[in-house]
Amino acid sequence: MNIDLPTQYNPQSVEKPIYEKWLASKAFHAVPDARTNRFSCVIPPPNVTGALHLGHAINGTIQDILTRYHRMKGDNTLWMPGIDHAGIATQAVVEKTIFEKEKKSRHDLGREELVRRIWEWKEQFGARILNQLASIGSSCDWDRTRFTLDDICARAVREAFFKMFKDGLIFRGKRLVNWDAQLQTAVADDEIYHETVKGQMTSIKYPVDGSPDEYLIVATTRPETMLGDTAVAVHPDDPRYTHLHGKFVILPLVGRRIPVICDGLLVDPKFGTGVVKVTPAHDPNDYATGVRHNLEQINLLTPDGKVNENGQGEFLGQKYSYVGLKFATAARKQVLGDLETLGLIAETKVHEHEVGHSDRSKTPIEPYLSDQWFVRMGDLVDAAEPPKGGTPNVGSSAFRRSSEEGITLANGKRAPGLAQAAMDAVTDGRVKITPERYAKSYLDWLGQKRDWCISRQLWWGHRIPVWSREVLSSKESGADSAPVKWEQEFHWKNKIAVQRMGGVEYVCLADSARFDPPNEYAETVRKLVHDGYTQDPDVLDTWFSSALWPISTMGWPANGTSEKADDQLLPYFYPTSLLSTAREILTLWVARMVMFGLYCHGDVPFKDVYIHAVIQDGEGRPMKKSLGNGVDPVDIVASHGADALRFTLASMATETQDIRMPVVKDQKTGVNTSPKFDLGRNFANKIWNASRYVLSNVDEKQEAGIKNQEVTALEDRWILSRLNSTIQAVHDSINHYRFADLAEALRSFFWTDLCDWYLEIAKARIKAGDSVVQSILLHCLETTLKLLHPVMPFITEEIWSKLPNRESMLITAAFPVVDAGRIDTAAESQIALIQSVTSAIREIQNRYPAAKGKDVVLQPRDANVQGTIEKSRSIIEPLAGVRIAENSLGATKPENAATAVLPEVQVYIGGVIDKAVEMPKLQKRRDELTKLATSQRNKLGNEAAIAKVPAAVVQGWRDQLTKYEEELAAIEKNLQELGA
RNA sequence: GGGCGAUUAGCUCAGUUGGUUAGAGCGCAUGCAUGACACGCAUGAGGUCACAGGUUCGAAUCCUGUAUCGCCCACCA
Repeated sequence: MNIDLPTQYNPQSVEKPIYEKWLASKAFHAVPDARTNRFSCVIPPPNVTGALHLGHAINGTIQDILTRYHRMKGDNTLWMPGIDHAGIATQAVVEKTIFEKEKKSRHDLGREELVRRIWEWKEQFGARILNQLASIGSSCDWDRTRFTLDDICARAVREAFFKMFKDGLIFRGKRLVNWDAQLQTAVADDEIYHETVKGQMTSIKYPVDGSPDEYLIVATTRPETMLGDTAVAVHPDDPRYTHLHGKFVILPLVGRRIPVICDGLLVDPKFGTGVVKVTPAHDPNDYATGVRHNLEQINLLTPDGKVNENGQGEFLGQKYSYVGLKFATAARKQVLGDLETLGLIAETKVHEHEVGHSDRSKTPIEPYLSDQWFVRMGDLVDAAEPPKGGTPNVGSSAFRRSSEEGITLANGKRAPGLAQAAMDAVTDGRVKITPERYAKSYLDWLGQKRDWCISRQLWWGHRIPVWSREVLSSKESGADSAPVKWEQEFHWKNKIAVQRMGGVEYVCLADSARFDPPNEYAETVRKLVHDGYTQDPDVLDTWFSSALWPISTMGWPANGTSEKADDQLLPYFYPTSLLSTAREILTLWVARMVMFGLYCHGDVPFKDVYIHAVIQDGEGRPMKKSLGNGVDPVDIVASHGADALRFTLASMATETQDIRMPVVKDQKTGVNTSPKFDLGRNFANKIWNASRYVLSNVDEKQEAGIKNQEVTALEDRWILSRLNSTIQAVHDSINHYRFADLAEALRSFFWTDLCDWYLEIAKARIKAGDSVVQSILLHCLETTLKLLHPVMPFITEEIWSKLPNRESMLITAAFPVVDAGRIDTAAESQIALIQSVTSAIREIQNRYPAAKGKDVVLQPRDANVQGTIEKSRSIIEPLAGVRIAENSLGATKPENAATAVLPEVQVYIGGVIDKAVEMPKLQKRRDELTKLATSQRNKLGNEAAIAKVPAAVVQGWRDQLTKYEEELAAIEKNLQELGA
């Protein structure tokens, strides 16, 4: 064929047009049809503010490999794409931008305006990361792209919230949140970073009530929190304090009389003085202690981080007040000063400790007691039983349920609770996690059954669909002391649910789609507002909508009830086949999807979970912006091409939890890169050139199919055998998520077997225009392009389009299946012999440049070997560039011959020897063999031991020993001839 | 503190239930402009499998311990 291709593959000119061809062909778009073989997965939706990083790239590569593989196999294949609104992260980014440009805070703009601006921002930048995913070749069904805040997802969120509210799985509770006093918002745990701060540990003397001059000494790094102490705790078994059990101390500065309590969980008697101050409202451990002992919780903070009216009192006849002072700074100073004056400071030590800081405002966070919404994770049983895992949430531990235990899943089955339902799905194998060890993290985390705080004090997100009104003052209802009680529930036409908790009535509205006529929803809201109800200002934790992602993107709660194709997605593609993600969100996300899938829709969201490794830099550090050690996949696409990026990432995707990627700065561009990507680029280039060679040497009308009778030549039988082994390996490695094995199988077949050996062997026939070789070449090329396509889609599609008689696209071509009849072990062992003889000759030629072109004498071990070699002269001779002068059992060694001793044959090239080179080499080999043979003999000589070893293994050892001995004898002979 | 993982060639990693002389790519060394490819071809040199014990006829592989590194979770008043 007359073909005009550049000698180097240029991904930049190929990738874009190819991608557009795929889009135009609608190959990515999945529509439910009659097929029962299906493959589906949902993308872990990237953050809308995000940019592609290597984590996305490796995960995208993995998902795309599977998606393309299944599509080619003929499965109805859906890869559902989308973006996450990412609550706080997005709001913070936009707020920051607005502040930088306009010097306005969100309070200046107001809620509506800020949300409008974030949407505007989303419209402008939201598609960036999806475009970047497309640039690495991701074959997502872009027509179905979802956003966690779009109407379809919002409907699912409100539906799920309503259902849980109605079932008593959502409740109001107090909880310590991480309070960012600067932004005046609660901050999620994972948005906190810790910084080591040099602080001091102060020991304070608390006078014992009714025992003059006796003090309990407590140590603290947060002296200002003492204003909120409601107890001091000692260990119940600590003999030093037994006499104080049941006694009280007087809280300095405040004058409050607080009890000495015994608590074995909080107090470590060996630490410090063995006495701990207890501040339930400002410390998580103390909070849990407070719940255990029914202690008063005194909040000292105003939302902007100052001391509130609780921060005052009277001690020893003197009034003290800290109201209005900044809590952790001014108030602390003042408290310490006053204690000093009173002589109540026993000791001050420098103490380094970790202080949580808000990632957004970079200011220290404060534990802050506030009302929040929770999803109940634990088993629903009578509250007389203590909650599992000692969860400290008020609402949880006091939750009562009078009628029945457990919850009902959407399939009608019962489960003890949400967490347990999700645990069972993994323990009984409905969800399989790969690598298996991660199942343990999943189960451990869920096993704690900690209630999930789902409210966030933000404006960007799904607003909580609850309106509330106080029906009794908290005093009247006794809410402060009595456990929160679930009083009442009713629904009205299944769209309104009401709960009363702590004297407040909460009205939850279902999604507006449930209301009829359409304006009934707005009408209901208007009525609620008129009656004095206000909508909860908070929004839901981002993970709430993420937890619904597999069902919401497929249209839940619509479930095949209408004829519309989109309503058929859920029954057709759910449960999805696979979820591929990073281990860090196994709990936050994966566990919650399983819960919600079971609870809302009655089935697990995916059958398989694959956890990919995390890419680190060459020193084993995580890639971080602050370290400047990150590699940007977009840069790699520009420098090496998307296929090179994908191939390299696949080849690094082993089952370990971390993979290291040495990072270097590119001298020309100043951009971070890694020599690892050269591997992919070089391979792409190899594919390009081999294809170029094949295409320029086949007839335009050449058919790729092979007819049985044509395949007679050894090398032809061999390459087809290798090809079919490779097909098998490709199926196996993809199905077991072994992507590094996949890449290696592809590389070694294409590069070593096909290019280095087959093409070289076949060159003479190729030049001669042999049509059998042409059809085999085409067959191999066509098949390997298919095998390679899932990993390297662009270059393979491009070459595919150059094949003769090619009209359809590779992306939808049928994936190769193994033809077991082509596996030919005889051909494989014969070619292996040819390869080792050829290499041996080349080795001699390398050792003795003078040997080049000189005749070779071969002395085979037996007639069998002799015959194989004899038949393969025409292969060996051109490959090694020699003439085989003799090949016989009785061959005599030429004068001054250089020697290569193989197990099957001795290779001689005469007239070139240099004793100084030859002797040490032979001696070294002799010593090696002597050692090996001796140990082998010893092994076989131990008769008592041999009796226990399987006969086949023993026979293997004997054969091995024979080989050693034969080779050793040959070496000895050669040494003798050299006069050693 | 709890859990998980890693430690194999200079580097990055394979090594599937214990059983031929532990492999690959990169890098290195030597040679090569050979009608596909120098992003290439050929050849070679590199390993006490972290350390110490144990089980076994036999251990990179199983067990125990130690060291170093990393991750996740919980946190030291």
